[in-house]
Amino acid sequence: MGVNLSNLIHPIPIQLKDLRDKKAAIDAPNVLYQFLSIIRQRDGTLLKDSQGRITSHLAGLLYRTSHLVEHNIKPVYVYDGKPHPLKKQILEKRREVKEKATAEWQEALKIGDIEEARKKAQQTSRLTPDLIEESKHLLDTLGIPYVDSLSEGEAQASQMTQDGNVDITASQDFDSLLFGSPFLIRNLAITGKRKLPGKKKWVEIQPEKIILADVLKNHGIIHKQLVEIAILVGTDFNEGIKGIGPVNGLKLIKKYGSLDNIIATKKINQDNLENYEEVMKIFLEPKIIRDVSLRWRQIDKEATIRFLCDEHQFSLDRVKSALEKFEGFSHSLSQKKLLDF
DNA sequence: CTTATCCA
DNA sequence: TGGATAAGG
Repeated sequence: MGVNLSNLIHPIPIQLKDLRDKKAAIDAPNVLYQFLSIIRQRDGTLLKDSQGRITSHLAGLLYRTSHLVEHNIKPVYVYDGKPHPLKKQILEKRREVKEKATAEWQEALKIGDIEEARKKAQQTSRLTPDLIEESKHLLDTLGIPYVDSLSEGEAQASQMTQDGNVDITASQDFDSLLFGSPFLIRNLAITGKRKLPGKKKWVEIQPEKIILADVLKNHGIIHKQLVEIAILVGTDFNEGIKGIGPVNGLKLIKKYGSLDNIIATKKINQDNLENYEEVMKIFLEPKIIRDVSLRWRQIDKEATIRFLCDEHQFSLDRVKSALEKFEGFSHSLSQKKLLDF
C-alpha cells in the first residue's frame, strides 16, 4: 500500500498536544481501511449490528475523532475520487490477495488456529461504497467536515496543506510527500504498544512528523527527483524496477540527475517504465479542487446517538463518553464565531 | 482502533 | 496502580 520510502525518511517523534489548534487533512480511505483491518474480534470477525451490518469503521471513526477534538485538533476527512486508470492493476492485485486471504481465514478457523485466522481476516478488508457513505453520515452528525476529491484523496489533502487550508496531512502512507505535502503526520492519535505484523515483538508507537523540505535537503534532491525515486521503487501506479529499493533509487538519481538520464544509460531494466511520464503527471499535476471551504460545526449529539445507538446498537455509555470529549472543542467553535462576529 | 476489566 | 488482555457491535 502506497510507496516504500521509509529508508529515506527520518520522522521526528511528536506528541498530540504539539498539534493543538492545528487543522489536519486526514486521508479517509487510509484510516477507514485501518479500522476495518484492526477493529475485529479475536477470530477476525468484524463488529456488526443486530442486522449483521459492519460497524467497525464507525467505531474507529467515532473514537479516533473524539480523541483528536479532545486535543483541540480540527480534522477534515478527505475521500478518494475516481481512481486513475493506471491504478487498476494494483487494485486488481489487491482483490486477488483478499480472495486468497478469505479462503485462508476460513481454513485457519476450521483447524482452530485463532491467531492465524485473525491475521488472514485483516487482509480481507474491503472499503465498500456503503461503508464510505455511513462514515460520512457519522461525520455529518459530529459536525466534522469532509472533502470529496476528484482523484486521489492524498493529492487533495496535500494541495490543501500547500494552500494553507489546513496545517498538516495525516496518513500512514508516504504518498502525500510525492503529491507535495509540506508536512506529513503519521500515527496521528495512535499511542501505546503495537504488535509487529507477523512477529511476536511489541513496539512503542507514537505520532511522528515528516517535513518534506527536510527530506529533500537531507538527500540533496528536489521534489521531482523524489517522485522519480518513487517510480523506480514502485508506486500504486507503476510496478517499479526489480532490485531497486529506496536506497539504490536515491543513489541512481543522485548519480545521473534524472530518470530520463538513467534510462538513457540503458543500465536498468526498462520493462516497467513505459508509463513513467504519465505517473510523473499523476504526482506532479494531480486533479484537485483548489477552493475548498471547511466548516467545523457544533456536534449534534442526539443525531449521533440515534445513528450509532438506535440504528447500530452501540452502547449508550460508550458513545456518551466519547461525545463528552467534544465539549471543549464545541466551546472553542462558538467562541470563534463570536470573535468573527 | 479505543476503552473496559482483570489481576499481580 | 498499571501493564496485559478482553471486549466492543
